[in-house]
Amino acid sequence: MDDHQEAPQTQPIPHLPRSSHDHDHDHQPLNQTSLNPAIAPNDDFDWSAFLSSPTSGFIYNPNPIDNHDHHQRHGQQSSVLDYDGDKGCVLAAGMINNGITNFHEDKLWDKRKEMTSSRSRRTSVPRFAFETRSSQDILDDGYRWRKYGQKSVKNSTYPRSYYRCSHLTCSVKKQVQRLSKDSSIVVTTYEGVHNHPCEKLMEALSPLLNQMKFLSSLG
DNA sequence: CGATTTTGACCCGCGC
DNA sequence: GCGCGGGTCAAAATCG
Repeated sequence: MDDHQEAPQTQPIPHLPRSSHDHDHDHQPLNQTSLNPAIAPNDDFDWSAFLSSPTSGFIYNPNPIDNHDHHQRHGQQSSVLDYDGDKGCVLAAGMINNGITNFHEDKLWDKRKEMTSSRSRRTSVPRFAFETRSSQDILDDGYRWRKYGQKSVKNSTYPRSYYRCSHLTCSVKKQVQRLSKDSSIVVTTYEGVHNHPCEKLMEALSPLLNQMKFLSSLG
């Protein structure tokens, strides 16, 4: 059973269940997982730039996957893209790893483009990918993810992992795959937009916000 | 002991 | 129609 084609346009039901308890399985409440200390924000991350400008340090997906040219244009210029507060889907690049991210473009994209457009064209889910040089497979982007599958990829020595956002009402998915050419590079593909705030980001920012609140109260 | 991962089965679209 | 490749399910295993 698949989720794509029978899924109703209205969220948050991500797919048609195979059985009655299937739906429950997908949305069961999940416990908080522990942080991976190795991929917490590190010294390389430019916090001052991050805080002074909302457009830096963030990656926001401006292009649905079925717009390949658009993607390419952005891909070759920079990893820093406009941050759209309305969409609310942001990723702190610096928090992911060392701030070095490159938009990924190879035939994987063409393949996905076809799949997305043909299978579920009525709901164009924003999807984007980027590369990160990291020894870690799991990159901490501030959200909690539940792994639901792993597949070996053709012409690749490394498998691809499938994750779903652990949040109850959120159906964002991501794929993680290590390049067979350069095993030090991890390709992460995000699909969808989070419909909830990033707890970890809020958590990290709250002391700072409190401090700012306090300072402004001094007049 | 509940949450998460693992892993083989299953589904589906596509090309031949 | 069939096989292949990619994506997902779900029971069992593992983890914390």
